[in-house]
Amino acid sequence: MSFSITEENYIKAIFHLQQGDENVSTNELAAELHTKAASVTDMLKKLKAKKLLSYERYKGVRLSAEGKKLALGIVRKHRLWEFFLVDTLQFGWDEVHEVAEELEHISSKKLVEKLDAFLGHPKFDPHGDPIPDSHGKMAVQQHINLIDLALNKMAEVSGVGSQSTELLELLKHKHIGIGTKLEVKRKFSFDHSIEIKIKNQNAFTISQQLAQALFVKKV
Amino acid sequence: MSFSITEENYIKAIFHLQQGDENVSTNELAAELHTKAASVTDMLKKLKAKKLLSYERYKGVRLSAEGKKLALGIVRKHRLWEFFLVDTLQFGWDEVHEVAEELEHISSKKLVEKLDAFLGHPKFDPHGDPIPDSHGKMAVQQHINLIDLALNKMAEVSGVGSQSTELLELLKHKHIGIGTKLEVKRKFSFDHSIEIKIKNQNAFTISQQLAQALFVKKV
DNA sequence: TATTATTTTTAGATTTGTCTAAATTTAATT
DNA sequence: AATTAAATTTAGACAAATCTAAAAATAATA
Repeated sequence: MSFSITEENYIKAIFHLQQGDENVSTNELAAELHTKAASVTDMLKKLKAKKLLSYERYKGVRLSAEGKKLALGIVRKHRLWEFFLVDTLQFGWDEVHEVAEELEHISSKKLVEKLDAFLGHPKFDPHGDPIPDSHGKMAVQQHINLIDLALNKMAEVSGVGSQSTELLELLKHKHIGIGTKLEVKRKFSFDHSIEIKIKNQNAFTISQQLAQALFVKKV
Repeated sequence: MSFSITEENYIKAIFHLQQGDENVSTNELAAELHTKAASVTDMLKKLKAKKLLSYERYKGVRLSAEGKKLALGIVRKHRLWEFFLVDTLQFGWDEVHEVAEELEHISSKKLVEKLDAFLGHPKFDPHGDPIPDSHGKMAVQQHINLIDLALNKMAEVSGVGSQSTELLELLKHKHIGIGTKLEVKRKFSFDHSIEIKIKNQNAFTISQQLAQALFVKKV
């Protein structure tokens, strides 16, 4: 069975919103998709008839196994294309999302598999989000280099690049350790230094060398 | 202004059908697009209102300068993506058309230009058709190797790979010369021999070596 | 618990692109 | 030139996805 772009966008939105264990509400979906609650209700009835989700009126919605499989396929395409745009075509990591929103609806199964192989079966997209494999499985969120962390995304320090005393001395002085929660506020291309903000402290800049020695995971 | 996928497909179809100097008829378009004449009439009124073409009822249709520009942009995307699929992703040249039909509607200008640069600004797609540049200009049809000619496309021999007496002896024996019109009917992957058909003659096979020594242009 | 307030659904209308069937125009033929 | 044939357009209807306004169900609060 094949699905319209609109249907795919509903499925993807539900997938992203149902991370918790509660059902996704009509209003949440309407907000996410920039549409009205009445439109959402209509579409949910249609997608229920196609067995992509379970839905009882006034009770919210949840994807079926079928729906989840479809969602993972779309997410896979989205993230593979993002990787391609940044890695192969030299796009900036911050300008690929809208393009990938279009590319994720290209239907060819063969294209996805060939693209995946060409890219070397990447496990994470340029934002550090995991790319589902052809069976829908994805790696657990990897530690990413602090230098690659997107702006304004809360992350937690999870590893250091070396155990040298010089590095640890510097980290101690700056009160940074494993488990420290921080966000990157700015990136300076001149010297690749970055400005970070730790909760309850003022923002401050750290050097490229230091940023590259720190690994974080998103929280 | 932006256009729907359906609108783009109409514009592209008109572009391909108006190569002669006559207007394109409603029925021709209906056949090309696998739709009905009544639907075509409706759409032509709409595209006329958008100034993409000139249309008077019962008189057929012709693209405006605007429409031609749009068509060339779509053709450019189609052929660049075909080149990408064959050259980068190792698709067979005969399995890329349908995928490119989808990819040609991806709107990002930047994507097209980056893709073009990544591919090295190719002048011809895998079928030998010229790729319009970003200004809509395309090279004159290049002579392509007979081995690369698509199946069932009428072409005319326009050059030979060498002037060796051995080659010319063989060509004379087979009654092939510059200007001979032929089509490729089959390709055999075992030895890369191909079966060709010359007007008013029975089809016969020629070797890979001979096919590679012949250049043709589409007619 | 009764009464608001919020959320969600229904009813009816709109737009895009399509269709069939009937009417109209152009082309072909006697 | 009159008539038949072919091509094209109009009229009216339909499915997909959306909207607004009103009704119904659930949640919150006095």
